[in-house]
Amino acid sequence: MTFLAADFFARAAVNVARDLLGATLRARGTDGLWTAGRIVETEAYGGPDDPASHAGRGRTPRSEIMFGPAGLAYVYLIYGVHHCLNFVTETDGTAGAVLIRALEPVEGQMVMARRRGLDLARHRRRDLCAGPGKLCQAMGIDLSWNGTSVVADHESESLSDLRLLLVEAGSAAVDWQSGPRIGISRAVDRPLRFVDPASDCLSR
DNA sequence: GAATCGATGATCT
DNA sequence: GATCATCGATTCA
Repeated sequence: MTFLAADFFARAAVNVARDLLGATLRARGTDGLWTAGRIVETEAYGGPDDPASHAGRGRTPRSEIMFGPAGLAYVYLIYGVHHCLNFVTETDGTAGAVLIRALEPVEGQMVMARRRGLDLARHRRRDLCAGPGKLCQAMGIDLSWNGTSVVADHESESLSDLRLLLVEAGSAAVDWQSGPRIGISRAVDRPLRFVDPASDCLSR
């Protein structure tokens, strides 16, 4: 089992977004419970050259983390209700991030269903993580996860903080497709959304 | 199945 | 005070 390291994330967001398809995201929530899912949908966001990005108007208190070291989790709240999980990309000083939009659940589906308030007997597996807000709720990720590293030396981390985020490399290359990003009003024409078209767990 | 619409809060102007 | 990288409930079919 190979976990993705800092050099994987320290590249252009477009490439990281594409290569993340097929990788497996694992999270241990503050309740100590593990969930995992295969990444099937991502979006790339850039720096000041990308008006749809939170870093599109330069450094602000919120976007500052996007200019920081690669491999950090950037979590924010959207529409006052939903959390979105991103991974910081690019090198220190250059802004970039990849939004994780959808997962195929592979572990802890009962935990996911409970966190989502769903009954697995009545709902489909794709209802668990098919959307950025849904996957955060299913994995127990909220604003307090902002700044958590996915590439840290987890051996040496404090046991007092249970939260843990890992990305396991995919076993095979994914036959991906790209298209326009979802839910944005600027730079709508850029094909920076990446999906695994073979998955039945995509958003929308 | 598709279309519509309201909720709700952090962030920035 | 406006914006927003969303979701679920509701409605119509």
